[in-house]
Amino acid sequence: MNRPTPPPRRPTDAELEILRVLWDRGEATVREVQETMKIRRAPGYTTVLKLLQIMTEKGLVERNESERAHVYRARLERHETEKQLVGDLLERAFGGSASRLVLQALATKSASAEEIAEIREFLDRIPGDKS
Amino acid sequence: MNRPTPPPRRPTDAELEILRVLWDRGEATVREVQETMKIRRAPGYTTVLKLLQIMTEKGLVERNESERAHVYRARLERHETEKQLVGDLLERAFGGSASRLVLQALATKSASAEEIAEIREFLDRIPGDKS
DNA sequence: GTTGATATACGAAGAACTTCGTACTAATTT
DNA sequence: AAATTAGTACGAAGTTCTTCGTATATCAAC
Repeated sequence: MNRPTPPPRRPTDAELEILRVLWDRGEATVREVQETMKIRRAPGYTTVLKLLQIMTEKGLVERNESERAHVYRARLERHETEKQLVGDLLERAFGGSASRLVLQALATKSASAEEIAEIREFLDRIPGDKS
Repeated sequence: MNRPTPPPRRPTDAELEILRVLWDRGEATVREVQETMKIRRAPGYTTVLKLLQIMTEKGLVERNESERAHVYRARLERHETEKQLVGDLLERAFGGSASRLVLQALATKSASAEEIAEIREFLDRIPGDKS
């Protein structure tokens, strides 16, 4: 009674949590990941292990098994995944309008002066958009 | 063996799909929603009905039952939900840095000249950030 | 070498999502 | 009024996510 589910376009919440640790540290063992996760209710050791195993199957991370404690790394750069997530939200909620997303983001949380300057710079560098 | 799940911070994919229809139309019956959903594989009528029933329970939508075909409306404005979604992504993936999200969004999909002008205006209107 | 600590592997359970079938009810048509 | 049409309600199935317990292997230390 069910349709097949298409492959997910984005990492899940728990996966993203782990990826952030890996991006910060470069690489890490299960224990290091688990101890670094500082979300309110950090999951137990075997939970993190299981997640990393699944993420390995999915190709989200890769692991070095040469040591007894396997060492994990993110397969995609932080930048790549962020792009994926933003693109996904852009389509799902904003109908592809980047500016609406941007304005919403700026309204949601105020940026610092430096950040604003950075954004201005970026806008200036956008190739003279036609029409 | 399971921890209780905290209340979700955002509508699900299917729910968002439906909300977008409701925002566009203002209000709609199940059939209208179902026929308007133009995603690749639009779900069947009873699926949309079920989702709308669940969304009613969750408080995402409200319905007018005075007619035989109930009429649904979104409880939150599009703007509010977008804010929620952006805020969620901001925290989950960007550690609260709005500028990084903004730059990523701009890099993901180029904005038109008008949109860029709009963003500049917004930046100008941000209260003189100190320091 | 037995014990204790620490690692991976695996299975399973509960929740949430999405899907749709079936049952039932109300209106409309013939 | 019987039959067709169009609606809601409800239950259940299949999938994914997240969680953790238990089993098992490995290394170190006594």
